[in-house]
Amino acid sequence: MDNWDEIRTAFQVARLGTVSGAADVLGVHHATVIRHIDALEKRLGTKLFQRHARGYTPTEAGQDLLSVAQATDDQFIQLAGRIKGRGESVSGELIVTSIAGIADLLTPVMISFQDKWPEVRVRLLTDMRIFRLDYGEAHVAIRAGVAQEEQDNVVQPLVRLRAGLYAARSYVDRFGHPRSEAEFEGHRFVSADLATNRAPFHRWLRSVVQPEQIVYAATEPAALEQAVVDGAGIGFMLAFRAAENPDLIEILPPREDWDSLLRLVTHVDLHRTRKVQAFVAHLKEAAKDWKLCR
Amino acid sequence: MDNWDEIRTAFQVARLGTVSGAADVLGVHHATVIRHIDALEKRLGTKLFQRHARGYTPTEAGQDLLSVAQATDDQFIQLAGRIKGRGESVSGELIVTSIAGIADLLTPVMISFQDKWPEVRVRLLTDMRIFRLDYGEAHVAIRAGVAQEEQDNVVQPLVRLRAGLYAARSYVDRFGHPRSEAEFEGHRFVSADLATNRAPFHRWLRSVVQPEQIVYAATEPAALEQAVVDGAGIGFMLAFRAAENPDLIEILPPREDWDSLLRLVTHVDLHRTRKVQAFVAHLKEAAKDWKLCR
DNA sequence: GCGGTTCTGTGCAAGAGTGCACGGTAAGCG
DNA sequence: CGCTTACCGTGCACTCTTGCACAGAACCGC
Repeated sequence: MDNWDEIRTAFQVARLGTVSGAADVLGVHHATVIRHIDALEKRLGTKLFQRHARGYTPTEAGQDLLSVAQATDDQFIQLAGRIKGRGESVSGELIVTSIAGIADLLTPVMISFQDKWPEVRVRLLTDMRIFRLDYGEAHVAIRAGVAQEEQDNVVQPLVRLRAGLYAARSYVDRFGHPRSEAEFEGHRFVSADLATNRAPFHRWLRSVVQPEQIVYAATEPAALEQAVVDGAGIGFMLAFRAAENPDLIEILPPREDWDSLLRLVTHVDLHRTRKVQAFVAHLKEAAKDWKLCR
Repeated sequence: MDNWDEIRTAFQVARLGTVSGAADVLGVHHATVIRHIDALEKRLGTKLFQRHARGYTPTEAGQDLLSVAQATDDQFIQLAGRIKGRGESVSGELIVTSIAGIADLLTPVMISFQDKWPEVRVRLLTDMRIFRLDYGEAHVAIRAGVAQEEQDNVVQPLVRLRAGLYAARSYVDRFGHPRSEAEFEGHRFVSADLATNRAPFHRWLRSVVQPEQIVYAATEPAALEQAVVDGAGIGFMLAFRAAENPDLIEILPPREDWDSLLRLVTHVDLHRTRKVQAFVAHLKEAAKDWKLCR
């Protein structure tokens, strides 16, 4: 049963009873309608209509087709309504992927978004691997590091994420407080593997200390921060998070090149949809209140 | 939602995940598939697929379309099966229309036909007006009189229906027995209105007797025969029916030009179907046993 | 009875849709 | 790392579908 258009043509003929009427509704010439019917009947090997000068009367087969195609037509109309509406409505799934470090900042944003648009189901994915927007794995991505995006991704800056070099009070009490890079010798550091984390401050750290000074390494950012808090060594933490802990001491004053620029990335196809636009606006609004630079 | 073929194309792409695969299944070039998708998305104003080098991944809208179109595809396959099968199977309705005079002969034929093919529902229509085969009002018609058929009707002779001129014994006892047309004067006759009955014997009767000799006229053949039996006058009856009644006397010997040639008429579109063929064969077989010429 | 109207049916020309070819990209594999 | 494979995307030439015009047939109302 190939060529659904011919079924659609036959449907209108069966519904209206005349070739001319069907041609009007379908917006084609009546000759086209006749040819569609002829082709369909030839392929089915059965007459769908009794032809006479007053029009076309459906046979039993034609009546069967009529009822089936009527249901199909209804289904398609509803489908079109849903699809067109979906572009304009804020509903369905909204998948956001972000770097692990700010998942706790994002969570209240997503909860309030879901609260605002009850018909959406939100999902926040934080994984080491980069989710691919062009495979439809996520609607919105929050990424850091150098902008190395595929084409068809629309990128916009979100926030500047300040990082600072901290140590626990227990560490300073034991090993002292270096006042510049020159005094780093003999100190212990906490850092991520370069292979798994390309944050600018980690790159900087790797370049100014000896590899053997790094006494603790992990892939998970939360694990690294915990190591600093526990006094394992000097390491980078996000400034806003360090500020919450009075037990942490800032080792060096902040530098601009330690900052991470967070980017908001969406696929161009989804970027235009109202749902994504709504979330992007919501996120930007929330981000205004973030105190990320202390 | 016009152009159902594009939906069908999108359906295959959503199902298979690649343009090439869909093109193979659909038997078209992959460029055509791409163009269908593009056109459909443009019309809907929404992306149905995420495009990437490994293929097309359906968006939410695409998945919605997939499930709807899958149901449609199933429906159409079933429909095609029914329609193709219907041409070959003996089922559904079978509508037969015939002249009123032989309805009692036809009834057992139709009952045995329904007995042979339990899936058919038979209907026998006997009405004064001529049912139009080309309007799909009946599958098979049994007609008499001059062959004045529309084109596209296939006509085959069925039986010769003998009619004779009879009177009741009570009539003969009272008015005598005319031995030829010459002795018709002063006799009473029973006949149909010429307007409603064009049977050859009625035409003949009208031509040989005076209008005022016709003392009883009716439109219903059964009423006319009853009038003859009751002695109202001399009139025509079907020979096989008169033979059943010993109280009837044949006034004149039978003449060939009184005979009606019954024709079996079907519309060319329906003539080829197995159901109609089965009934035509069944009817002809039954007609062999009819003793219509006494 | 006879134009007027409303259908269907068909030859012919124009145009839209299709196939083909080639180019480009991404993923898998040894 | 380079080769192979399997995709997608697009300009161009062509085929096939479509639209048009006209013919024909049936029915309706005056």
